[in-house]
Amino acid sequence: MLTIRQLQILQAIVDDFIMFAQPVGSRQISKKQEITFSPATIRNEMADLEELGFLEKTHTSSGRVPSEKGYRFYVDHLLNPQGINSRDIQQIQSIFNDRLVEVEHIIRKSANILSELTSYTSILLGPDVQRHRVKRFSIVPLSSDTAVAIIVTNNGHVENRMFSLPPNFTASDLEKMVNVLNERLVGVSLEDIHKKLEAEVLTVLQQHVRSADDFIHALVSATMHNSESKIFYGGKTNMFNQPEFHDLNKVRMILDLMETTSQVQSLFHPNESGIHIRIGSENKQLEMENCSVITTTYSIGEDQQGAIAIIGPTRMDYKRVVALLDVMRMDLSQAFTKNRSD
Amino acid sequence: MLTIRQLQILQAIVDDFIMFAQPVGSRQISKKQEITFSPATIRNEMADLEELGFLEKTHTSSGRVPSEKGYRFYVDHLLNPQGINSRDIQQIQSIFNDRLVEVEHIIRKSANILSELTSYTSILLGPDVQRHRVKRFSIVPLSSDTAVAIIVTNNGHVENRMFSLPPNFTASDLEKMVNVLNERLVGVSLEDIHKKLEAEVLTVLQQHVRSADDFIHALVSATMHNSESKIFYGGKTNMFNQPEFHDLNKVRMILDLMETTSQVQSLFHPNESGIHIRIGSENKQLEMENCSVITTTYSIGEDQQGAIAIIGPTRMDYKRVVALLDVMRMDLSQAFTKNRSD
DNA sequence: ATTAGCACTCCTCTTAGTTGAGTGCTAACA
DNA sequence: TGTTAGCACTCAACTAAGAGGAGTGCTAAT
Repeated sequence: MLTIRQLQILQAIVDDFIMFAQPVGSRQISKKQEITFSPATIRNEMADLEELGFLEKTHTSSGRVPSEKGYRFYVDHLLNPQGINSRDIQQIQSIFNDRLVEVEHIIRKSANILSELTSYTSILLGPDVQRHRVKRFSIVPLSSDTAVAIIVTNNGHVENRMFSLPPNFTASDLEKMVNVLNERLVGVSLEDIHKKLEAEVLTVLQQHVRSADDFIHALVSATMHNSESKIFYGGKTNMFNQPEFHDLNKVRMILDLMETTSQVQSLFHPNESGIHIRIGSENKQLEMENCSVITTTYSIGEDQQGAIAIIGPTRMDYKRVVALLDVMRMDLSQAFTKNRSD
Repeated sequence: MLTIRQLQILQAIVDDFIMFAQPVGSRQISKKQEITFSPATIRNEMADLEELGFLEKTHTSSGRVPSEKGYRFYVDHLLNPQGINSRDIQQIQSIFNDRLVEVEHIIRKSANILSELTSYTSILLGPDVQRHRVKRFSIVPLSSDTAVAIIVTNNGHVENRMFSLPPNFTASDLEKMVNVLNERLVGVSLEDIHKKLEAEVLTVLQQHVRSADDFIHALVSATMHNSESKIFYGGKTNMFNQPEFHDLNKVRMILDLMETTSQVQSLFHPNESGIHIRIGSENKQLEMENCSVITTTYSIGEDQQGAIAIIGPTRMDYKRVVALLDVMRMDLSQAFTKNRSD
């Protein structure tokens, strides 16, 4: 167990390093307001903290730098919550000024503001479209052999896909089809559509329409690879500002990772509420070993969820980011729950 | 006017520099197959070419580097067209293997393959949605006060926007509305929709439906800021490979530029066919002073156009890129014209 | 238990010297 | 007269050595 003095010193070191990105020396710490001991005392404590694994040195005679374990401890025990600036709050609120209905627009704006306020990179996941429910299903024929299938969901999201019509498919066939589809599909969630189509709708349709088989199969394959939740980025190049990313290769790897949807998805903790922090190698991705990722979720309507991630160096301003995410998460949830309806 | 020997030497220097990114010395040139003169002779010619502004030195005793004027001359006069590798052609063809109908998917794939083949960054502009024509207009109410307007275009593109319904708007109002809108709007191009709405449709609707005014205005403002053509990127971080971009600031500026839709749009030459090359400061953007941009267009259906841009260092392999773009432009145009219909 | 003092470490910055690729010029040559 | 060999000169890039300084660990005094 750490003594109070050790806690105080560890906190001072981490805070200082987060601020200045320079190894912290005993003198530097001793000059702080809240510290009352001499550099020599601090040096002794530092040596102990290093032995315990909370601090590291870059070389024998350098100042100390927090280790990952140090950050972890800092985050778990020394992160007394902090209010944020009223100017920051105002900025966040400004997202909702336009009183726009479009979810996408609000999320995009949130991503930008978050990256501005933190000076890190932000990633926002939109609502999980898979869990939307069908509100209306329609098919618009484009030519004799192609048509567009359109699904409007309860949240106003529109999903559309082109597909091939079976030969000799008449307008009245199409009409019957759409009627049946609407009868059967309204209220079904997008992720369940193909099951429903194949199990139930197919048999019904076969009685009404020739070549229903081909039709349904075209439709199924069209709705199969449904789009995942959309991803919005803010401040993609913000990491260039951080001295730890003055290395092209690191930056490149992270930017590349962010282009890969699956990798980005795996940054998040779906279905876990609260704020999560992953420090350095706690991240599964090798590319992120110099980064910390702070994630949280926000709710959209009753049962939808979006997610937020902030990516920065391990020397991230955890206190500020956590505070900002907290506000942002609440505001988004509120805004989206107020305006939605089924 | 340059002598044949000067042309030969200029070409050799540019080729060499494009390949190795190192200032080219007289000895290096003299060793080439096609060069039969001694280093001393070449040095003399180099001095002349430098005086004429085609070459530059990085310092007094360095080899020569092409100037922008040098590249310009090279591109204009020394770029004898070159066939491309059958393996490359095969790769390009592979885009069309899936026999997919979706334009978007093909373009996305093209962007990736282009960036792979060139090892530069590619940007593809999808079809200009503004010029699509309305095929079907529909409105799906979500709740008592919001609805989604959906426009399907002749090319199967779907545009949708949420908007507020006027209070006390009945289902029958809505039905009438949609009927009138379809009567009047089918065949109108997206860019003309609001004109048409305000000029013609408004007066007609006012006779049928209460609060048509509010409705139309909501609709107009919803269709106003129509999405521009979608932008697809390939190999965004490819420039990290180029030695000239080992400078973080340059890379950052370019990446930032690519996040700004308006800036990206202005890289292109709309409505000009053929292949265009902009070298270094010929680009309007200051951020691009170290880059060359090669652009071209491809056709989608009868009157639609998409565009391609390749962004690389001024020391770009112009020959190869031009050849690749030529193939790509043809193939895309062909693929999109074959499968489309009105 | 705390702290002042001091020797020691090692990074960082500066300076000087060396190397080598490449030039420009001159004079010899075909 | 055009071409080329030879040579002195330039300058970036690398290496080595030395000075300066921030910071540590240890010891002994408080």
